[in-house]
Amino acid sequence: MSETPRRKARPLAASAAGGAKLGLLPGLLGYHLRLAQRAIFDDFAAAMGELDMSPGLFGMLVIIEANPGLKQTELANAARLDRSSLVPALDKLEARGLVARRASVEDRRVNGISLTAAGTALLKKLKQRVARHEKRLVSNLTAGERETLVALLQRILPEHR
Amino acid sequence: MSETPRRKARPLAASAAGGAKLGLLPGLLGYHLRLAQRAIFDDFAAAMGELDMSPGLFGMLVIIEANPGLKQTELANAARLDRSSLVPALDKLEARGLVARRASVEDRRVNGISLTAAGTALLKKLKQRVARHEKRLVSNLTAGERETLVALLQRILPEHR
DNA sequence: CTCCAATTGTTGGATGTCAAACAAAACACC
DNA sequence: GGTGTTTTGTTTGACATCCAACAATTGGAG
Repeated sequence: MSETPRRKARPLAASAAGGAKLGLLPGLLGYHLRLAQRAIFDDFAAAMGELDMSPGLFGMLVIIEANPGLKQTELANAARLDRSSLVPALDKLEARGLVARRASVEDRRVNGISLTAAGTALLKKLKQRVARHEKRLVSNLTAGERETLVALLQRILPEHR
Repeated sequence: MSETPRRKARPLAASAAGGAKLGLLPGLLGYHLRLAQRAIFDDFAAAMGELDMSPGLFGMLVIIEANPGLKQTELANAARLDRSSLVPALDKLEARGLVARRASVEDRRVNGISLTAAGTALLKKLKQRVARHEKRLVSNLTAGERETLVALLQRILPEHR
């Protein structure tokens, strides 16, 4: 009665890694997290298709829309990016005509960031595709399971967030 | 009775992002996954301390130990890295004297990868620290919750893994 | 046997991220 | 009111990762 639960006795530590043994890696939370995030990232890119958008840039657009006029440092904090990492990302969005850096008049150091009309329009399309992507992501999960997953994720190292 | 469950009515979409609104981002699984992975990565690096080790390199050491002599392409597949990405990583491990590229005699294209004595010794220390790190990670979770978390992660886009 | 195709490790170019250093601007304080 | 400190956006340098292309080697078809 005290046997191990044997749920099929699969190789257990080889999986899709090409036959090589993975040792203790499958026992680490970070390992599974990394695989899941990679899978999500790939599916996101595929879902955006010819609209050519990454999760990070999409997140920036969403934050800008929700906080029009915020400055670069605030946007970087909200997007969990370094101030310096934001620069090339914003450059790209600006080059595509999706966002505008508007120099502040009260503080000439500050750029106020906002969506252009084209940015707002594209974001609307992107949101539809993201919704489909998200739906596919959780298609194997019930609503309760999805909620549980998010709740558990938030309870990992909560002091760091 | 069909009211929404109101579990405290917090701001819900501001959290630690510096006061900026996050729009629909907190409704996306990938968003929470990215935050959790970042937190884990940071804690991992801190846990390794002066031993100067990343999750990726640690994973490589573990795989090499479990599959001594495997070739670079196989190692890359197991570590979910591109063949070319493996090269600088292996260079670093080799420069630190932790692994050895041994040219095969049957097939002169192939390098057999294995741990050196120093690599084996360091890996032993690393494993202890990783164990502590992992323990801290899940300190807010019961064993069942941890298992549930891993199971749910594996059910996201399972066809991609 | 010869020649074409596949495999292996590597290089080079692109991207995304961070940390450190910097100039310009604003602020603080005496 | 002048001087030192802080803030802001940027530049630079360092990595890690991907993809495409490459030379060396092996294997296969005829």
